[in-house]
This record gives sequence, C-alpha cells and structure tokens, in this order.
Amino acid sequence: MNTTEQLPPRQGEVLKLITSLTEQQGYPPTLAELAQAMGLRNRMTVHQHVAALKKKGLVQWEPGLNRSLRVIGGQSSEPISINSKRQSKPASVTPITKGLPMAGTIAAGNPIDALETDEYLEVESRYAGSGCFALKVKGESMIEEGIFDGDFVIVKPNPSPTNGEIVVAVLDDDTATLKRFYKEKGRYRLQPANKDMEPIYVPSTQEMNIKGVVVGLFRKMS
Amino acid sequence: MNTTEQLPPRQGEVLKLITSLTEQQGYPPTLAELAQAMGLRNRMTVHQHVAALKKKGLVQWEPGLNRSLRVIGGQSSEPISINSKRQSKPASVTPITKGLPMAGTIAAGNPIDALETDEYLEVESRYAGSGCFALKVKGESMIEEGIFDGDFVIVKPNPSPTNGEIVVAVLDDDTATLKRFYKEKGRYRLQPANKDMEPIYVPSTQEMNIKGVVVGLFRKMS
DNA sequence: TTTGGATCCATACGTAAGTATAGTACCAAG
DNA sequence: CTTGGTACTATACTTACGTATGGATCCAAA
Repeated sequence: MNTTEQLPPRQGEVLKLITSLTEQQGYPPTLAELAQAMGLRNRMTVHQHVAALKKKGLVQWEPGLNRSLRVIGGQSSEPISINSKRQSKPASVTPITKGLPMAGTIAAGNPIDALETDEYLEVESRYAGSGCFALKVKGESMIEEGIFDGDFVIVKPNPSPTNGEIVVAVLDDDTATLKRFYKEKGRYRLQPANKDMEPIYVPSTQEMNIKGVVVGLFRKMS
Repeated sequence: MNTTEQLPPRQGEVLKLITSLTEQQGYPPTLAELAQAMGLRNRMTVHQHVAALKKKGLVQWEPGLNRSLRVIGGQSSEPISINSKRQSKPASVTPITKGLPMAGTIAAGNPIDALETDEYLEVESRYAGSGCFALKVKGESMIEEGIFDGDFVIVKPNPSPTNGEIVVAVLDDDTATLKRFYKEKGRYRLQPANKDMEPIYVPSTQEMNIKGVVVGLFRKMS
C-alpha cells in the first residue's frame, strides 16, 4: 500500500501528476489543473481522488487554502508503542525544512535582524530521526527545573540513563512519571524538582522500567 | 547589484521570505502571508515589493493565479547574482514532516502506551508559515516565567502587542530585550520576570519598537 | 525644485479555487 | 443481494486572494 502501482489507477495517476506539475510549475496544481490534465470535466472527480489519497496518508493540504496540495513522503504514520517491542522503522523521507531562522541572542545587546542568518532552529526535524516522541507534562513535580504544567517534553528512547538525567519511568503500577534519575547503592532514586515532593525509591532488585531520557522541552506561550 | 545585500532592505527580505516560506510550507506564500511575516498590515505593500523584484527579474508569477509566486534562479540559500547566467528554475517544493509523535500525558497516572495516536507535536512547521524566528535567550530577566538562560524563544512578528504579552523590544540604544509588555498612561512598561530587576519605562511620545511577540519556547536538555 | 524609487497605508472589486450537495454507473467481495 | 470502493457528472456557494485605485512620507539624484 505504499506504491502507486498498488493504488487504484486514477489515484496513482493523480499522485504522479501532483508531483510532476508541482515540479514543473514551482507551485502545486489546483484541482482544475489536475482535472484538465486527466481529461476530466470537473474538479469534483479529482477532489474525490485526492480525498481518498489523503485518507491513505499520501497527500495533504490546508483546508480552504488555494494551491496547498502536496504529496507527503509516502509513509503513513505508524503508532508508537512504548510498551511494545520496537519495530525497525521503515525508511522515511528526510525532511528538508530548515526550521526557524535564528535571529541571534537576545539580551546580548546586539541588534536583531530576523533574516540575516544562516542558522535555523530545528526541533521536530532534529529529533524525528531518532525515534523521539513527545509527552505533555501534567503537574509540577519538575517545576524547579523549569518544566511546567502543560509543557511538552521531548523524549529519546533510552533504557539506560546516566545519573542526573531526567527520565520517563514507568512504575510498578504502570503509571509513568517524570523525574531525575539516580542509581544509588542498592536502589534507584527518582528525584522530583519540587521541594514539596518526596523522591521515589525503587530497589535495585526490581527491574527499572525507563522509557527514555528527556532531551528537549517545548512550551506554547500564546 | 550583485547580491541580495545590494537590494533595498525590504526587497531583500521579501526575496528571502518567499524562498524560505516556500520551502517550509511546500507551496508558495500569498501576499498576505508575506505581509504578516513582515509585520505589515496589508498586502499591497508586499505587492509593490514583489512587483519591484519582478521588474528586476528576481521573481515571477502567473498573473491572476493564486499562490504562483516564485523566486527565479539560484538555490534557496545562495546569493542571487543578477549579472550571471542563470536558469529559470523555480524553487523546489518539498514533502513535509508530521512532527514528533505525541505519546500522551505524563504524570497523569495512566500508562503510557496508547499511542494509537494521530497527534504530533510540531514546532518549526507550526510556526514557519508566519515568518516566526527564534532567539537564544541570554540572562535571567524572565526566569520567573520559566524562560532560562540558553533557552530559545520563538517570536512571531507583531508590531502591536496586547498588554501582558512577552515581546522582543528594541530600545533606543539598539539593544534588544525580552520583557512583558504593558501600555500604561503616558508610557510603556517593559516588565522583567525577576524580582531582582526593575522595569524599563519608555515614554509614549517615543516610538516603541516591538519586533514581535513570544509564541513559543524551546529548550535543549541534554 | 522636480523626479523617481522605496516604503507604508486604505478600500473595493472581480476572479480563482475549494467545498458542499446531489446524482449515476460499474465492479468485487461478503 | 448488499455494501463499499472507484470513477464519473452537474450546479451552487463561499472564501481565498490577486489586482486596481487611491493616498501619504521620505530620500537621493538630476
């Protein structure tokens, strides 16, 4: 289900046309242009074809925006199960997006020009290649580390953290928690960054179920 | 007239924005999107800028077609040379990534599994469409807002913030600062979130140079 | 002084283009 | 036979979005 050879004929033809017309024109085609290229009389047929392709995860567009139709790398997204055995990922298209332009450093005293830069801040494209996933934080157990309720932490799968790293740990009762990890004599310590909260101790004799290490944080601020 | 540095400032900025937005979105921007990215209020200004660029042979579009604007010649990050031979190759349109898979909420007490999810955390792809840029924070003026030294703030161009929004302001001495913005009687107040620091006041009679509003924060944590 | 370019603003109009709704026909699988 | 998918048709509505027209200010060059 990943190749155009296994799509219905007209869907495969639409997919190829989107790609080729986009390359030729430098901008995506409209439904009318696709219809014309296929010898159809109205846009609705094409709309139905692209809707079917969208359901299959092969194209995407911004609803309501003109000429926003584009082919997605061809991979449909797969659910990620932390508790299950990790599968080897199929090859995915490497994102070409450059991320957000870096405008410099603020409070450093130098003027800002938002566009005089070759540097870019990349977030999902930085982490997406290594199986990272995101979690939304609930609660204030790590508030003194600047991890607030509502923030998103980016987690890199790693079952063997080093001391002092902030980890996602799954406890005996299957609840997940975000804490700083320490391996001590005879036990593991999961340390909150909130002076009103106590650490969690897990005996060394128990299997410590660490899902990963926090590698980044994102916060929406408006 | 060899490089974009020798275009008038705004024309050079438009040219770069067309390229970067096209790459990031996968389709060319509209005049309105360009206007927003530049902090302008209406499309006509941008139209005039692109018209000037078109006269200089740097961009082209199909008259009357929506979203057909493209840069002529050159690679996205390369300086554009007017005097050299160039191909009329439009900027290429790229597939997009979906961002980081969301694994749920941590500390909510429920197991993390459940990744039958269609949700993705998008950062640069969320913001890239509106001309946002990133700044690296230096100092601790907003530390009580959870904005730490070394963090990256994501800034959306907006010359007219509302009270209480965290803004990037350029002061008289051309230094940039990150503060919470308040318009008061007879003056503007730029409020730090650090009890050891004083607010900055700017008289209303002075032009308040706001580059934009902080819409997001990113922190590398390992 | 005049002219042209750069840069910003506004409103109004008309077309481009997506979407909604409705219909038909054919084929394969259950 | 029923159902779902594929594939085609039409009209109508709505929003997106480019363009026209008009205005202003500032600056540099002739």
